[in-house]
Amino acid sequence: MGAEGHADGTVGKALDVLDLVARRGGPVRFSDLLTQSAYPKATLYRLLQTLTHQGMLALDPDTGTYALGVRLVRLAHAAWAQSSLAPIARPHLDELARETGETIHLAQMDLGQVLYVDKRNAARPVEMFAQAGKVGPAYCTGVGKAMMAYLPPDALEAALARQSFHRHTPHTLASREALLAELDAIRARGHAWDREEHEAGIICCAVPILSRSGRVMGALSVTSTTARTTLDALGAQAPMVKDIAAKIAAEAESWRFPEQV
Amino acid sequence: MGAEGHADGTVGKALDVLDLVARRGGPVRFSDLLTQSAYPKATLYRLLQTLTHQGMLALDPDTGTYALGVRLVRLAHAAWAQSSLAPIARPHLDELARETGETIHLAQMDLGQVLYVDKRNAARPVEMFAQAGKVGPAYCTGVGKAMMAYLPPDALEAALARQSFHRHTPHTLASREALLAELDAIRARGHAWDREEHEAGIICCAVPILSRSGRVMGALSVTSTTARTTLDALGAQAPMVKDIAAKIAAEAESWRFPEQV
DNA sequence: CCTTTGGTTTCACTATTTGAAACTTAGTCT
DNA sequence: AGACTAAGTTTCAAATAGTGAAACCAAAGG
Repeated sequence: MGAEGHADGTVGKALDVLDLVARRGGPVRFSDLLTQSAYPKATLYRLLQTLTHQGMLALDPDTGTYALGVRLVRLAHAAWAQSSLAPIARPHLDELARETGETIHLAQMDLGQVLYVDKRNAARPVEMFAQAGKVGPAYCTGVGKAMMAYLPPDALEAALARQSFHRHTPHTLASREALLAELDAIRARGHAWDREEHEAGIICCAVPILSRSGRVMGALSVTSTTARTTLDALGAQAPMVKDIAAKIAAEAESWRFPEQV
Repeated sequence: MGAEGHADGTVGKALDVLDLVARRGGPVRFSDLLTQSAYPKATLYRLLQTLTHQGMLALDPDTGTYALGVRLVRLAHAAWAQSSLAPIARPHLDELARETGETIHLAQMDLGQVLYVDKRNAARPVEMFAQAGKVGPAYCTGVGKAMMAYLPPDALEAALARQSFHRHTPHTLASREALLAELDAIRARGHAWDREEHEAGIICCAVPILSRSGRVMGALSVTSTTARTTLDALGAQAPMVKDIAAKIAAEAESWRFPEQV
């Protein structure tokens, strides 16, 4: 069993393999994948063949290695443009970065993990897709907690089940109970803190991006360092962050039906 | 069967459905997909459920519509970073755009179609992923012909079989024979023209990006308008374009093995 | 209250997937 | 050379997972 868990059907397995190739960050040989995949040789082989035949992977005939295929690149683009908040949020992130001068993160929930879909870096100015796309833990990041706080019960349960609760720093909330209490506090307060829970010296203030019906669409955060500022100072910007989150939510919702009958 | 053709196994069908959602460019209702998919109700339903469960699609509970999921966004990052030439080519495209002042396209072959993976626009300066990702026909674009000219026989055959040969303009090469003759000419010349074959008034000069072993990795083109320049003037830049294509190829090949035993 | 439309579930039938094992190549060592 | 070894590919009967017509449910409309 890979770290993944429940792979329903052949499709699930195939997608597992895709992920496996993606995670490697470069061309992989068959035997390499074999050691990591828990699938028997023949099965893995057939899955790779199918994915390659479908254009989701590409087999480099010179080196005998697999890499992500062009069809995936195409789908990927569509996903980025349609599904993520990034294209809508872009100008707002720019504004927020300008106003605060701090690092801005835009994240979405991905099966219990946090997926950063866009970012503005305080130091290096305009960086985009290449910098985004990273994933991180949910239980010890501002955006992760902000989103979890507003998840419906079943989704929250699913997310909780996938948290590893590793104590990154002395401040990490490393238990289910501590986290649940924190989520209550976040709902009461309206925004989430990261009090050096993931990395020492790094603090942030995060707000969820909610649809009109209350569904969690993503989260937005302003990150800084203890060397440069304090929680209170960051908190003073919370209203502005919340305001921008609301704008993003509104635009995302109105954009959801470009043309319909 | 569906318009797609050979869908091998369940995985193929699931990917078909993914494409279907992607092609719509926005949230789709179940019944919408049903009319387009050729799969029976129950089958489609199950495929959608699997894909949703896997995070490749997302079902918006408010509207009952499907959209591309976050997992795909995550894969997007990996695909963009690893598989496409884009990250390697970026600085070179910038340079080429600066030198020529024209629109630059970087494309790869995707099952008989051309996938634009990056672009520099003459008018609006820096645009990235959001602008790239489009697909287009191969038989009537400079990059498409440049790549086809260097495809091995079987791949060329497969690509040809997928061309629609629609006569977009009076100059379009709208037959297999005309195209094959053109491909010979391209090999002799070393670069491809687009003589207003796709859109009236649009011309371009394209070169293939070839690996050391001669495999087609992609193509690079400089596009302009008849109003602004002539084929001859564009042709004068061919050596520079070819030079940059060679640089990209070289870097792509040396970057193929970041760390290996 | 009856009908339609859009979505979900059932279930017997079948086709696909499975994976241990056998088989190829293509090196490597003696 | 011949004898190992490692990496990749193929086979085939057994088992599983996928299929889809049809029944079902729920909400909207008349």
